Amino acid sequence: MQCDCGASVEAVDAAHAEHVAKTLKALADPNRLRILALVSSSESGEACVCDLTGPLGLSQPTVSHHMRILREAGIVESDRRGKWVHFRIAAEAPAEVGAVLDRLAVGV
Amino acid sequence: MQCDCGASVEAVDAAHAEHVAKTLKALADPNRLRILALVSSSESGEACVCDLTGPLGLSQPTVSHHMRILREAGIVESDRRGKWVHFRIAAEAPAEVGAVLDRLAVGV
DNA sequence: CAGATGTATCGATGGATGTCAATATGTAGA
DNA sequence: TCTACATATTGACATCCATCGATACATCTG
Repeated sequence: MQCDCGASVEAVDAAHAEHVAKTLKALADPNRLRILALVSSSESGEACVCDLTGPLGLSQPTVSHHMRILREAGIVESDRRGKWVHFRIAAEAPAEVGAVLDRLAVGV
Repeated sequence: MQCDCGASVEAVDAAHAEHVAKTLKALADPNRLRILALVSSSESGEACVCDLTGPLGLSQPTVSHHMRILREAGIVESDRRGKWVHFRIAAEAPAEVGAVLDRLAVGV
């Protein structure tokens, strides 16, 4: 520590960093990003697992696994109606989600 | 595909999703988030590896490894001045970086 | 109740990733 | 040139993660 940059020892609480990282980890997968794009761009703003396997080229268990990760991160919320489980972007989704969806839509 | 959600087959290009995911992967590590917080909150807006190993409790090679990932993702840029390599948040850092830094600072 | 259909879970597997010790590279000063 | 110090790279290792097939669970319809 010889450099005089003035870096503080506790700029960010480790637990807090862990929490934010957990959200970002849930977003940091190309197929999960495509899932979010498909869900948010669908007419109803919702989609079921069986709607996603085709466009994504993934198996049903894999898509279900991704939905679980997104749900546990608070990024999507689900709602069972009959045989189908409808997923949509969560109302109280973390702040970064909006920024990521925008960038996905814009195509930058 | 029995559900009538109206999900389109090509909501987001796979290559584009891959690209955005790469940025998010670089951000999705608690120690890299702490690095960004330390760098951006330092007096000069810069920090060297040797400034970070102490606060993070990580070895010098590990911190150097993280800086490489952040640099290759375009999140930080580096500048060698004498023995030290100074890192700072890149001027043209991806859009999500700002949102993440804000959330880190706010402590939400 | 029995069959069909949508979803979730389990177990296995190949690949990616974070970490460190050892070592190499680069730079300043004696 | 030799030494000290900051950083980068390499190799090894343990762990996590995305994926799939098989299977269990849930719901609707005959």
